[in-house]
Amino acid sequence: MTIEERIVNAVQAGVTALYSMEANASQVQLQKTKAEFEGHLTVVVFPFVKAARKSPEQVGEELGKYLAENLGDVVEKYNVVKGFLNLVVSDAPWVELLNKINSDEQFGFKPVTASSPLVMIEYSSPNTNKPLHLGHVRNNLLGAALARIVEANGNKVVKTNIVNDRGIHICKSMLAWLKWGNGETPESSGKKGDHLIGDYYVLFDKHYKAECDELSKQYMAEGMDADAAKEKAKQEAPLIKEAHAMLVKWEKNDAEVRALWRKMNEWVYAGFDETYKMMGVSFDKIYYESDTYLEGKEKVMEGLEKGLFYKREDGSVWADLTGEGLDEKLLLRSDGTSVYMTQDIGTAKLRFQDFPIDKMIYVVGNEQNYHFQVLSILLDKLGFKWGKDLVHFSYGMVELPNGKMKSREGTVVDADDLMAAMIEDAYKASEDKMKTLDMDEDEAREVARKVGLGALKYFILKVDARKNMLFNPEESIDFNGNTGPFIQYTYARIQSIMRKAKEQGINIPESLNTDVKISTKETELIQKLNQFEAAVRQAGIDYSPSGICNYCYELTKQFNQFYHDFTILGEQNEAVKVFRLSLCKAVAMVVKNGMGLLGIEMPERM
RNA sequence: GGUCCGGUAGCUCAGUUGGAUUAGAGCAACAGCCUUCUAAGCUGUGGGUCAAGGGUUCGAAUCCCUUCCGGAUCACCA
Repeated sequence: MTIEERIVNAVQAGVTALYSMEANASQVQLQKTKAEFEGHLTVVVFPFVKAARKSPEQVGEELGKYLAENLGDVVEKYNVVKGFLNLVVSDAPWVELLNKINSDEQFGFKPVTASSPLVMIEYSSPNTNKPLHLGHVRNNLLGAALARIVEANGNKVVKTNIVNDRGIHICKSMLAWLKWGNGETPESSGKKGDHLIGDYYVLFDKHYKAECDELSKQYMAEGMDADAAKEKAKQEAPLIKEAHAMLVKWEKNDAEVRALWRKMNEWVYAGFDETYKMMGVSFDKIYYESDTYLEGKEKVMEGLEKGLFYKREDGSVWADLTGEGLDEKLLLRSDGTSVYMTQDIGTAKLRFQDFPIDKMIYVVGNEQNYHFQVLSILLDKLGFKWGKDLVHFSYGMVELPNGKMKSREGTVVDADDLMAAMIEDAYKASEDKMKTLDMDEDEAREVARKVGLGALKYFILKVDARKNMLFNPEESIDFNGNTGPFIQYTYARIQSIMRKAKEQGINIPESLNTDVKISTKETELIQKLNQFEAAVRQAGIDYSPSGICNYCYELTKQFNQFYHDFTILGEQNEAVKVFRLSLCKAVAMVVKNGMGLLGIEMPERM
């Protein structure tokens, strides 16, 4: 039983004995004592004053006395301020707690067993016509972190990715490549496949725009008003017509178009793989829209037969969700082709065939909140048991100082460029340091990679996911303050201490003696360490990687203050020295576990 | 217009199931600290009507209502 649990139990027993009040555990509010008061833990007595019919101060005194008498091995002394009962916990329980933390490499994680629920997490979901940008980075980092957090809470996790590999946007790139590409390949140009295809997508758009401008001028000369002319030009431009023709050919399985499509998609996948690898992101199962986009139709027809949906005169199929307070939603076009929603139903069907899913989490931007509200209802109606409480992990946009990212206006931050720049910055920022640490070039580059990516990941994950966030590329990302590198740096310093302790032949025993005299600062650190478990649980409930970030930062900051106030290796008292080293060890392990959940690697030196 | 989500220091953000006369970090500014376990660090100063108003109660940044501002969404686009 933990210290907290023992106190809570004792308080429950206390109010029953003193005031004949049955208090459940949630009524006993136990919190960390504020720094300006003496004590470790504080009991809030307000919930009991009514039953006691006494002043909060009186209740605090009585309860404090009761605890001191009945829980003497834990509560050393107490004091009462207003309605708050501050408890000073004796040393031995803290040492026991530290021993417990240090005895478990997987501290804070729940084991996954055969009977654990299976949670599928979908994230990334790229289009194959352009490279990944900063928005995708947020998606990928959130998705991957979430997968680890959910797993750390004792669930089986399947990470999945649905690749949008078909549609008009792909045809645009293909057409541009045919027209102006001269057979350029990733090998011949030295470009990454996804960037190569992205370039042709942009090229298409440039030519298309030029055609539109010219055409709309022509229409206006013929007497059309400006808006109508623009609209018509968009549809009548030869390039878009050609792209549409290509899409039709693709749907009809035209051998030539399909071969080109496959070839170009392969280039893109090779490019994505590199980006994913650099980001440290992976998937257990990848679905392709070209395989799933027809699947949904069948399910929709099934629902139509069951009377869940209805057909309009023109042959289109709709779901009436006005009963749920939503609108009517199109599921099949009048020509029988599927829409976005139909595809997601189809993908759900395939996934459920492949895995016994208990819970589904979709990591998708908040612009699709409505879509997932509808999808949840539809999947539920269609009989998917996880449909009703599917989770749309909805995250906000990444904005730039001058507004949103727009790929056509060239105001995107490319994922590959960004990661490379971060790593380079980290390398430059630490060149002097690496010399003094006597690192060779390889190690220096490896450290820079961990630090640069750590900075980027932490920067993105520390912000509450559902909020829009601002990214300023010029100012780039700081390596000081509340950042990934700050935490990594602290870790590296602890590792350095541990190495030196080893050189000096100091052994840290598995289990410390409980008769060490320890200071308040030290107990505060142990308390903080012990909160890791709660932080992981909470993150699993809220789906909040940012909660883990905050925890890691607070722990690290606290350790840094400790580090400057205390000597560790220079400590004269051998027992205290060993105790502090043991504390260092625990901090390092917990920080590494926490940052590991975020996908951030910890360098042993930096 | 309907629905959903945001609004906390000059800037970027925290703020646990409502808790402590003083709402926290980081950046930026200013002042200190490297003969001492890694200064990517530590200490201090300045900076706030928690968008506004009302309500609930021992107690509100947090819960409820109204208003204001910002964003998203409401397609036979994906």
